[in-house]
Amino acid sequence: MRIRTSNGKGDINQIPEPTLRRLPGYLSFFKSLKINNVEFVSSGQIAANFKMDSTLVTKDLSYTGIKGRTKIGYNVNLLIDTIIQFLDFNSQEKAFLFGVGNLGRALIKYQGLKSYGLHIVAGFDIDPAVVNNVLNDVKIHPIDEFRDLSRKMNVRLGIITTPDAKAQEIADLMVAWGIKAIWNFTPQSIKVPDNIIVENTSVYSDLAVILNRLNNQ
Amino acid sequence: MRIRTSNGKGDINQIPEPTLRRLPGYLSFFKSLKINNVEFVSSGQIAANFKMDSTLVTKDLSYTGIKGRTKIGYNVNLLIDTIIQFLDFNSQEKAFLFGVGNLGRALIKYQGLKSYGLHIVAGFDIDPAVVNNVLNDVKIHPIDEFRDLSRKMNVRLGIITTPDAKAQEIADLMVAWGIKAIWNFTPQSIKVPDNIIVENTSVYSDLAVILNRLNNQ
DNA sequence: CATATGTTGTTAATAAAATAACAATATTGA
DNA sequence: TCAATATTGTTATTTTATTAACAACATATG
Repeated sequence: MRIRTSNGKGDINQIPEPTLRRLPGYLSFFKSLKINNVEFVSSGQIAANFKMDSTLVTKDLSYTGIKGRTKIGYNVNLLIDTIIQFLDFNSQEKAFLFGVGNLGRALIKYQGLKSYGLHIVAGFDIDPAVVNNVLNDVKIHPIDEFRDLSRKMNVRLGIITTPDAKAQEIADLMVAWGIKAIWNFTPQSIKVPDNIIVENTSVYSDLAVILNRLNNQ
Repeated sequence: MRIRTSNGKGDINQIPEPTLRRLPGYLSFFKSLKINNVEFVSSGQIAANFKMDSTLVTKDLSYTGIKGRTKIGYNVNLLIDTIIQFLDFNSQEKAFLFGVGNLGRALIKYQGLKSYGLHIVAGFDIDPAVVNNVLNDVKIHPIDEFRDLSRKMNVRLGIITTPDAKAQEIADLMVAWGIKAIWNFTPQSIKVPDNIIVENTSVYSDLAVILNRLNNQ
């Protein structure tokens, strides 16, 4: 059985995903340059910092529409503003988080996410020990209240940090109550309708790469 | 300025990184099949679960050396054992963790990592409030003790979950005391000698992809 | 003011990964 | 027992991403 991936047609000239994934790293670097009062940076300097090819840097940056100046490089402040704008990191996208265990708690408490466009507005759990707790202004609700809260607030993004076995159940609930994108931190692959966006974050993939490199080279 | 990536020559016929990254996901799926007493699974079924092409599944699995049986598929137990073996997930690689904040604490407490080959044996921090605490049998030490502990235990892997600004400093320390691979959870790019393995895990990259999909399609 | 140079940014070539095509084959069922 | 078929697994093709080559040009310097 084969499945043809939707090539979407509408997405002509869309930014390649590898480029998209590199942009937050550039942004972090540019922010540290700004702190050190560096005003301009060349593609070569950026490339050296990340040990990559300088032409790839210019190509990546060109997708954001920013222009560099010959013999001078790119304006650091402009780079920061442009990338933040391009990635919608100032959008403060609201999110619900399901499963307030170790990882869920860490994400809620992790202030850094706010400056990268994510605002977790409520947590959900079934454990009476955590329900009604408040972590960093974020209240934890029983899952029953998801439906009502979903109607009041207009939340498009849901985060799954439940135990693996609960992932599909929660995903189904999200789809039922209007969530448009799911960020899945469990290694379970979840099944949702085609119009729902799913992004899987698995530390296990990274771990696999590390162990492979440690042991096989 | 351009940099040619080391093509390493020795790594001929090495497993492609995308394949390596998919293997833990397969493993998780196979484990859930086993729980449901499924004995055999075909590449088509696997592909359907992940909404991918079935030939890619067979190609991925062939790297692990496992053989399927025509008309039957792959033996689930054998798949699980083979992938765990292939990824060294039963190696219990020892690791030091630096920066016991929200994320660091979550990683230490997260039992799931143990069955994926990672055993965090000690944490380090500068905050007197956390130093000497014990989390899940893992003791938190002041950073001064890193040198001595490094000599006693033979640890190859270090994890950085410090604030961004401290990442390079900690990385330098690790290199000085013999760490061979660094798992960097900060968005900062760290500079280390070529023989040191660095794996960057950035939730910001995933966030960038989610926001882009939510807003641009 | 003119020339040398560093840097961008585009176009071309290469490399890598995913997909398609298809041959081989073991199993099922008539 | 034999034919039909589902499935693996290999080879070829296409697509995508990266790297290389090079043209355009603004700036610094003599």
